[in-house]
Amino acid sequence: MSDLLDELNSEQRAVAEQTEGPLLVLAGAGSGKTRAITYRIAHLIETHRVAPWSILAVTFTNKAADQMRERVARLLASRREQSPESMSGEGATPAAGADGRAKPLISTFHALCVRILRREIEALGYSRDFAIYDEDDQTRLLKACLNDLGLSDKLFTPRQALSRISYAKNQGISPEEMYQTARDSDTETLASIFGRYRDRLRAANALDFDDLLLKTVELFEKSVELADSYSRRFRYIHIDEYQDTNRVQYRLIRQLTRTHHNICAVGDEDQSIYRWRGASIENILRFEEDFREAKVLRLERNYRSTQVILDGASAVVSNNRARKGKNLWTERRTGRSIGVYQAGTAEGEAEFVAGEVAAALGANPNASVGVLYRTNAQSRLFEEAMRARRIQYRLVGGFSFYARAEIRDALAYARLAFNQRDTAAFLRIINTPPRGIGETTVAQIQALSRENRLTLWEALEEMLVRGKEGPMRTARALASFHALIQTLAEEGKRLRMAEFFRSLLDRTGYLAMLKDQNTPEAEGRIENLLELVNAVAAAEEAGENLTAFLDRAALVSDTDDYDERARVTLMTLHSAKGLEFDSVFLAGLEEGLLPHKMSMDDDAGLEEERRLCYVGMTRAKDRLVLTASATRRFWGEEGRRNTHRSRFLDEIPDKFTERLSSSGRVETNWQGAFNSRESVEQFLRTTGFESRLKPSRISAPIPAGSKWRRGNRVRHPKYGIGTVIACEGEGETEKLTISFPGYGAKKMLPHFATLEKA
DNA sequence: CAATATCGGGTTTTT
DNA sequence: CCCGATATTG
Repeated sequence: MSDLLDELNSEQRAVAEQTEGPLLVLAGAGSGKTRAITYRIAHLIETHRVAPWSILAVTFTNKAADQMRERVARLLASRREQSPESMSGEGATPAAGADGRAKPLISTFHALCVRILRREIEALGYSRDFAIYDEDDQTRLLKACLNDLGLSDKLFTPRQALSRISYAKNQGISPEEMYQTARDSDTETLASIFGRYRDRLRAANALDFDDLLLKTVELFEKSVELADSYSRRFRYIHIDEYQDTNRVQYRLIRQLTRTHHNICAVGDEDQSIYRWRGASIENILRFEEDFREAKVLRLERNYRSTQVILDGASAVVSNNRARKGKNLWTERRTGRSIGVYQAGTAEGEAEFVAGEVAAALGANPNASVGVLYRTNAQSRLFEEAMRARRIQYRLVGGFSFYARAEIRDALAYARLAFNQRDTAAFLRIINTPPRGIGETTVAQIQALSRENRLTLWEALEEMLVRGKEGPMRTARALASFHALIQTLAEEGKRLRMAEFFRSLLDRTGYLAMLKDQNTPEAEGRIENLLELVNAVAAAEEAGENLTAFLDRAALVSDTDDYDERARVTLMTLHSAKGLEFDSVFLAGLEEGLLPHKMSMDDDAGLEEERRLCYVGMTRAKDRLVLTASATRRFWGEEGRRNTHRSRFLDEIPDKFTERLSSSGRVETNWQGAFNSRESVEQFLRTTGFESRLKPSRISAPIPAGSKWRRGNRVRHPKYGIGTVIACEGEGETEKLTISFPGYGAKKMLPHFATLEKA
């Protein structure tokens, strides 16, 4: 049988072979670090005969974990095929997994902690059926805390407070510590909000994202024996993206490696982009002090990008001081220069990118393209430009499936059935669908729970006992709600999961409510709910129980359902980490946007912005284009503001770049026409005039001359078939008034709405 | 109590 | 521009 490690380069091979003791791998972008780790794991199992279950690999995203898991499985499977005789005892292995084999544990930090806590959390006084609060639950709870303390949300918006609390938690700071070290009264107030928030979380038997890590660390601190038993179980530990670990994660790593020092930390200080979430680049810079016997290996050969892309990216990031420094190289000596395009308007920038994307896909329909930007708000213009050109794209970010209201409602019912202390779930669905339990009644329940230290559920039961105090119909509504949840709780134990969810949607009247609404939106929601039932059925088949399913639903993020097959992907720079594309368009290289104005004031913040830029640039395999706009409109305000080109653009030596002009890519006449309009606008601006040009007919990427007339029958994806009753405007601003039976008249822009002739 | 109309404020990045 | 929070009405 061939040697497994022959498939690695010498640097990667050294990583795989260094199996004992602490190892820090400084892996540049595109240097095959995942490859090195997966081979290392396979090597441990195959050559060193290490039991798979004693191997742990921790990543930050579910996607990275899935990917690594799959690659390890594939690697091991292909090796077995090569030597079938060595596997004659197949199926008889005692600790066999579902497919007949034990597997290494490859998981995110959060999922690992949930796993541990579901077994052990009782030692901290929580019950094992604790709820996991996501951002939405957290915000609601925080608002309630502000209310409790009689604070308006003027001083801190719930979001602000939450982000500061989260930061503190990730630093391992308690409310008491925050109060004691507070230097101003605002921070003192915040500390009291923090304290109240913590107490209410605990009363709800709930953990937020940060708690998942924090409580695990607390647990291990409380019982060293327990920590050691986990440490002994996980004899070989791998940490991916080590540069993004925060202090709490760091403590957890120390606890897990207490009985051995077999830690393989892989990271790249140049790709540390989560400082704002408490990630501390120090962890990677200090590794050798933390683990004295540490070996340090570097992966500097890049397999992804062309040399000129690497040179440009390196030129930018080399302006940072806080780094170990490295020299990325590739054998891909030839390649196009980095394109730089300066548009007059943000719309023009998006148009240009869409045009280039179309050209790239025209040359190679299978090319992958990433359109990357700093803030989610930038996505809209790119979406519109893509749609106008009929380019299929996939948007990462925004609302994920599990964040949709109807899905969260359904999950809240399941959560409440499962754990009646779950306050967030309780409040979410107590009157959804409307069942006659309004604000006043809910406030009464809350008051009762506060006064008597009851959970909301217990307070509800108390109200039922007292019965007649309130109006009769309220009492009946409460009783029927109570009975509903009890039925669901009972069914949750008895029924198969998919059945349970189907029954839940039915019994709660949720589906009926949506059906009654009889709107296209409601139909979409119904479809989503059916999709949820499918997901539940799939989970059931995979052997997941209800808790495991709810845990997973709580921990999935938008980036996770990113689909490799989509040719064009729109996403933020943060979401793009770990991905690669044949062509990358990095947009909005303007001061205030990249670097972002919120973090360009101090050096540390600015360096992180620079790393963000670096991450974006190094996603590109063949083609990298950086774009900026001379003006930009903020929050839909009337006028446009002038911008300044990003300092990062100036950090790239000219020899690596080529200036792109729109004329260089003209394929059809109207594109040229569009650009000439843009240049007129720019001229007017420089001479001090606001452009009065209406978006011209020729500028519209959709062929000019309206295809819509009064009386046309049209089909809309949401509203179905309708009749055009009025037309106004032309080109991009053409507006139709369409009457849809059942929905009345709607005004819409055919430029954006997907309308077909029916 | 629920459904509709109006107003004001808000965007950095996310497990 | 889009969202939620508030006021008003049925």
